[in-house]
Amino acid sequence: MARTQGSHAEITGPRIQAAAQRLFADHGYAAVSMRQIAGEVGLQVGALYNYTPDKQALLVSLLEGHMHDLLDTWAALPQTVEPMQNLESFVRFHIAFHMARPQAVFIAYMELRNLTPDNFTRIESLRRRYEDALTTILDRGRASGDFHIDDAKLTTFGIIAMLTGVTTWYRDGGRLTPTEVQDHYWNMVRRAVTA
Amino acid sequence: MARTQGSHAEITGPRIQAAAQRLFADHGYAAVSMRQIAGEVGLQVGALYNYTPDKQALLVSLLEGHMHDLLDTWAALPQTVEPMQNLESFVRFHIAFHMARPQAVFIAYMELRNLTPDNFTRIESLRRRYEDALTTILDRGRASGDFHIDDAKLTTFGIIAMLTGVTTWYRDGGRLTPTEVQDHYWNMVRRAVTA
DNA sequence: GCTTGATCTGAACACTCGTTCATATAATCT
DNA sequence: AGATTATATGAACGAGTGTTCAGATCAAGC
Repeated sequence: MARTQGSHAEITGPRIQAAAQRLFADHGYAAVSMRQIAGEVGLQVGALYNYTPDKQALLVSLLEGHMHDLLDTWAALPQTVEPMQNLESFVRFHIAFHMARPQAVFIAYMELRNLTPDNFTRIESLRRRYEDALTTILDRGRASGDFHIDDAKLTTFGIIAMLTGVTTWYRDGGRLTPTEVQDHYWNMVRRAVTA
Repeated sequence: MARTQGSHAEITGPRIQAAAQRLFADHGYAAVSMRQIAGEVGLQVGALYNYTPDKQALLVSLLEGHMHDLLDTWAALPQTVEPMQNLESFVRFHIAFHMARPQAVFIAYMELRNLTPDNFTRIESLRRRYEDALTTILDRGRASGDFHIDDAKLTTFGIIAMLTGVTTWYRDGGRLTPTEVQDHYWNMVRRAVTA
């Protein structure tokens, strides 16, 4: 048998992913070479192909990991049926999750066009599933009379775009604490969906 | 003297810009080659360098043109001192302007990282000038008591992110007319800034 | 009709790209 | 100790990169 302990594959693999994530976020998928990624990890190019069949798979794995992380983390949170509370927890979760992973978020929103069509479809369906979670909350709140909204789908797009925008300006140690940011955005969202 | 009429430079120049804009928007700056751009226009690569010193200048020219277009078009609109009306016209303008130029908008938000530091600084200052226009409206409305907002800067980011997001889903001939889209977004923004 | 000069071609330059593979290294098992 | 095999090297492949430039093309001015 081959060695199962002492092998550095379990260390090298994640290190490659981390290096790819950082470089893709900073310079863009197309602008980053496999040699740059290898150099970052301290390997020669060829060694990367023990961990990924090609460059595209490296990107897909990052995107898919991020989207599943997003969906699973949200699904694991305790859910309320009370629409206003449910929306508030979605807003606070979305901001907190995105603030904590600026690189993954950046890649997930920027590099979709570098995916092959079938990979694009798979990632896109994961994103739609997440959007549907919010739309469902909005629909329930409208049905219960808690929310006054014209169009649940358009409101979903509006809210998510607004919240995700936090990653374009938020920096750790800035003027506002994460909780303060959540408070302000929740104020805006709450008022936007109530008359 | 050389010919000043009959020259196709005035035609070729804009055609190169248009081809670059379309290709950059579709595949990203780094993924597009000068040969692709030339091919789109029906030229050989070398001819491009009669119109741009290098690839980077092509991108900068697109970004700078877009930002000046944005600032100038807004400045040319009749302005009101009445905060609510002023904000409404900003919202409607922003949506209409961005819906009409999805490619330019996409590039302006995606390709900043492909700029050299000094080019980035120049483009970024133009963007800040635009954001300041909205912040000023919000500040005036807060001073007059028309708006109830926690933080004018954060509200600016929130509104602009929400409105710009329209380009990610809006398609000509879709379910909603441009005016309906404006109406819905204005409803959300209006409520978000009033108690 | 000849010169001028803007415009374009086609080839070349020096690199970099993603990917492959024979070979080397070293840790684990028998 | 020797065999096994996961992991890594280093060189090579063909193709594509941005940019340059001598020379061709051709419309306008004299």
